Amino acid sequence: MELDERKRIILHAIVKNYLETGEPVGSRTISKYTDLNLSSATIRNEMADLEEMGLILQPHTSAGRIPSDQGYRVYVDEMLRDKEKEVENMKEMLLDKEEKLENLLKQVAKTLAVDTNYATMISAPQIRKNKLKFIQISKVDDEHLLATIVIEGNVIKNKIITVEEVLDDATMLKLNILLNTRLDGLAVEDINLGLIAAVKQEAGIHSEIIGNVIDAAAESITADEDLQIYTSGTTNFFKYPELTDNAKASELLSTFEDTSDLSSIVENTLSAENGETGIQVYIGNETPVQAMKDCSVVTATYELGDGMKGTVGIIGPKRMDYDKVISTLKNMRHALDDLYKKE
Amino acid sequence: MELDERKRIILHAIVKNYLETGEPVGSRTISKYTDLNLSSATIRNEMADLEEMGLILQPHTSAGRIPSDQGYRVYVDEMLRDKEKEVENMKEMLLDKEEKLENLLKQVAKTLAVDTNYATMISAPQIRKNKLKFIQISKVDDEHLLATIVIEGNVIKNKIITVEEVLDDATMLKLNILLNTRLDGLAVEDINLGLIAAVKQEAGIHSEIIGNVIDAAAESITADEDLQIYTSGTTNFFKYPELTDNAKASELLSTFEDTSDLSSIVENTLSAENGETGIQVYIGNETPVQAMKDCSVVTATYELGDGMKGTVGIIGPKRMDYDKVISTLKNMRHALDDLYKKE
DNA sequence: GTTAGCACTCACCTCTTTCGAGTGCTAACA
DNA sequence: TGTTAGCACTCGAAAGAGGTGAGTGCTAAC
Repeated sequence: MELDERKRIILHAIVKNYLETGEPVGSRTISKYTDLNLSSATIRNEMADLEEMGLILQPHTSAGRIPSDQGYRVYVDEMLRDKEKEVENMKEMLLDKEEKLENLLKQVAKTLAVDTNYATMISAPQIRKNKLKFIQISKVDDEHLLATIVIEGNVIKNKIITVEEVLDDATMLKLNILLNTRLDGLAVEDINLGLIAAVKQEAGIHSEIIGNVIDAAAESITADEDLQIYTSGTTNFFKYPELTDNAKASELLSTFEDTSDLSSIVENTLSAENGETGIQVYIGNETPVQAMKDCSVVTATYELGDGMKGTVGIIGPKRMDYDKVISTLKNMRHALDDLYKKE
Repeated sequence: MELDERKRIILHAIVKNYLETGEPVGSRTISKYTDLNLSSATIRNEMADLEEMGLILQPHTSAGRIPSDQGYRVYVDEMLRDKEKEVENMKEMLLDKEEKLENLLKQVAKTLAVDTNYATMISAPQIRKNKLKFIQISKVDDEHLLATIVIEGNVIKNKIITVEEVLDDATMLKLNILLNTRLDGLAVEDINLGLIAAVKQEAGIHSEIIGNVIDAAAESITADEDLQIYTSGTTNFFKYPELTDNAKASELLSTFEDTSDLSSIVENTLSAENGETGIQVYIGNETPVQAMKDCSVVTATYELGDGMKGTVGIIGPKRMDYDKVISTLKNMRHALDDLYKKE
């Protein structure tokens, strides 16, 4: 059977109505809701067809219809094909930019949650192929050295190193020159055991300290194995009864306490080819997280300048307001882009 | 009326039984549960007395009794007076200590949550009266300087400063000496406008850079106005039906999304004189957070060596297993203490 | 192809009944 | 005087019984 124009309009009306009310939609409602001027009986016939096609379904015999996952999919695909929405001024939200990335991300998550009334998540940008830009050790006091490591993108790492012996200024200078000449500009794959041994040998009696510093440096440019993810608005789930009948709420919220489930969403999003819009929609069972099978997840990748890519996600009921969510995410992307360009 | 020995035993039995079952406790249950060898009728008489004293109450006429807030209080006070429990090996949990304080705290919160089956929170230690220990600027590249600031307790702060002009090594050295001689060991209240002006003047044409560095330093040693608080196990609430009937769950979980409510608990705990045990118990309406009026909150202060004090809290139903929670918290305190001493 | 009409279904609400755990009170007992 | 057995009573929870209404599928007529 084919999804002709009239069926499409009816499906659209069913989805839209269900998004608003959360209740199954009956034929009479559609008959009035659309301007097709068809009686409820005709609509019923069409609905029977749509059901046969797997686009809508009945929760029970004498109830109206609700969209199936596949029905949502048709609706969402249609929407994604739609013209670009104009970029609004979400930027302003971020303009009093926090100096720390962490705070910026938390702010984004919160803003989105408040804006959309859904739960949100954002992953810190994953830094790949990092190179050392600057490395230095300083004497904090007699027993402690401070290793400062700057990597591309001006990300800074520090490590305190405890030393037995007191180092004089000349030695410090020598070690610093050694570190910078030998390690500057290296990526993680360049730092191999051979190099480490060579540098250590050059350092002579201070090889242990140098070993510590190199370890710290290597650790810094290795991608964080535990991806930082911030969430917000998880209590918004309680606004949608279909997600919060007892056990479900618990299960759903649990996935937000631990990053492991969320990071599977991040991975999925980053690995998928998602065209120029950068938006991806997972409906029901399409989500990588089992506990979210009654939800929809809309994700977007964002990029902070030099190749640091992260993922923003909005998680809500399947009957989420896709239109709004998608345009909100687009705005956020643009805002983050602009924000970084100003630097 | 006086709380004689027999009444105390009965009260104890009622509380204990209620903690386990979550159901109102009847006289017959107590008659069997205790080894007083009293009939249910006698127990009923005693229970009537206890109710009159405000220690227990009936949810409705023909139900058993549940402890009132005051009843819990008697029970808990008795328990706090009890002998010190032996310190168990929670330490081991923390032994693979994360280098970052943040990760350690998250780990503590999680461990406690898993251990107790309640929600937990932990505040990052509040650092008071900070002094600068070490301050330095380094040239990352021609346009960027890196200011590194170490404050007491070996907490490290960094700030990237963008400069117009390229600074030569001699200038860098000069500025560094200036910074360290003038600012070393200063507390926040020592850094006043007069000092800043004096140092800036000494810096000559580079006063702007110095100004930036001093700003960064001042910011670093000022106590974080937004207290960091980590939580875990919030979904444990769902294990206690009395806390999760619909609206309550949402309200309760909301308080965990925002730190403002939680920080009032931290403040309360830190400001209270809580004796040598360092443990504090808030029952029902005693908690500083209205949304937790059906909960009990058990807090402990911990100290990481040099005066850095923070607060751990466990939030659960009023019928929480006080015995276990209190001893678990004590263990955690000891573990944290020991952990720091090893440094 | 569209529509009106009609019998049918079934979740949901309300009202009633039943059930049982638990109580308070009284009278008897040690 | 303290303890106990017995009994009538209370009231929430669970189970059952109608009633209601939104919505359906089917059929026959337009």
